[in-house]
Amino acid sequence: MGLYPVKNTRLYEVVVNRIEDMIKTEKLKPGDKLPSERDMMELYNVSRSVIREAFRVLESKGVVKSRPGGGRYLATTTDHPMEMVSLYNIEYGTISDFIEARELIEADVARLACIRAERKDINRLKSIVNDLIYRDNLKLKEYREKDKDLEFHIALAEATHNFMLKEIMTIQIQFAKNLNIKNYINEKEWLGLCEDHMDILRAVEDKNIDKAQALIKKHIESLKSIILSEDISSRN
Amino acid sequence: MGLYPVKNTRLYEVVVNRIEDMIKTEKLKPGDKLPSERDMMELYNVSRSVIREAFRVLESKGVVKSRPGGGRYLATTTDHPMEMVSLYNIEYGTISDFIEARELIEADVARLACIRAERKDINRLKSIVNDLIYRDNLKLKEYREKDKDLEFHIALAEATHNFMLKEIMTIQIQFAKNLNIKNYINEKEWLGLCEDHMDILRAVEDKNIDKAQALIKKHIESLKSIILSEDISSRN
DNA sequence: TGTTATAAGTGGGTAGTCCAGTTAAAAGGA
DNA sequence: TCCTTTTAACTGGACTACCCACTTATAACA
Repeated sequence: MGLYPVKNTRLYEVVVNRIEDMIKTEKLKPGDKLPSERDMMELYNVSRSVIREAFRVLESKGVVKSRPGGGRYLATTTDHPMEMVSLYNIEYGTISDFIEARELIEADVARLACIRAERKDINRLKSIVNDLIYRDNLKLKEYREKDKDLEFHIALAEATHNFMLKEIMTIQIQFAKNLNIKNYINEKEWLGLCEDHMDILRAVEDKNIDKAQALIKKHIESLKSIILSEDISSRN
Repeated sequence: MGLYPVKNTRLYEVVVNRIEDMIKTEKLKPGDKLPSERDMMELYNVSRSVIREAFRVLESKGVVKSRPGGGRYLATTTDHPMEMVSLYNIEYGTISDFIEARELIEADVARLACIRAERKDINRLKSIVNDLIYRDNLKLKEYREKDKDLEFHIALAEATHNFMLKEIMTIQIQFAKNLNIKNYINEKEWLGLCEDHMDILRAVEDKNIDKAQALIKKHIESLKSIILSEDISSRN
């Protein structure tokens, strides 16, 4: 018997996801009044307590504000930037801010990774890169769906042996996933970005700081120009 | 009547705080089994649903794992680094990692702030600095208690007009608060750090990038040496 | 028309129940 | 005595029904 059969999804999680989806698809907008608990329990066919649990976690994230007697309202973007912005699709500047931040931080990460990466870090990076490079089309499609390429960046941050940097990177990557940035990238471009990882890895392995930084910078520049220069509607 | 009387603390929040406090004070350690819902409702004198709501938010934060039929367990540090590490007091390297990350990021923040800060950003920074500089002892003590000095750094990040950088800074500052870093700093040292802010502000106002970066770096170096060099037990 | 009662609605919280899975203790067999 | 099996207690997941204080919109009144 498995020691970790913990994967049972709870009902409240389903409700949370549904609500967050409605925010993502802009069926709910900042400041909007949400349906009452009583209405929601009918809508989702769950008990009131499940609805309340769902709202507790949204509340603690700062996504929703509850006014006793007065209903619940979707927070505004200024109430809690991170959680909110990541739910709303692409406002002006959002992505360019994201990329700018990554450019700055990842350069530092690359430098520290060159200095501090150990054998096991390098091996982990290698296995991630190989997973993506030598794969048939079917697997590749699956990996792309799962944003498996982004793991490289987290592993790189891990190689700095600084938990804070890893945490910051994780947050950024999570943000990229929520934003569905891959929708802006076609298959060929995506493969190109994956191949960049190999070069970066080599530079880190050689402890060539300048090269690693240059490559990371180029990598993110590519990402930037792919996302920002092209017309979204003409893709995918 | 106020439009925002939202400050009613909810019971579940109290429970969440109590549990997090127990983690901070190491009455609860990673992997520990928590009391059952039934026991907890007696302990805190609230209904079972309040306990469950509290656990839902801890669960969604990754601090607690629930096993239906098997009880609840405190997560380990690896399960969700940020949330966990910030609850446990000072492990080896935690603080130095934190400071290293801040050093890197804040240098970039200072640079961008110099370039992009507008009048209103400068004014906000000024009001924060003034609040701390020209104050009687009583007020100062209160401000220190509330970590009011740290607002400067968030406002500085805000001056970059990059929401992601502000978010990252906010996370770091929140982390510093949770860690109670001020306990390692005596009053004189704290005042010194506050005064640094004034100089940094001036450099930003003058758009003197090199100076701003140098000052921020010095500021964080001071912080570092205060915290890491001294014997904790001999202070405060 | 403008104010004031009034009723409906809302989130906050409690209590009690049922269920399926886990866990540990008691019973049984070797 | 030791190991297996059965049983009973416990645990989290979920539901239902109820009460409260506060908000809000409606209706009654001046």
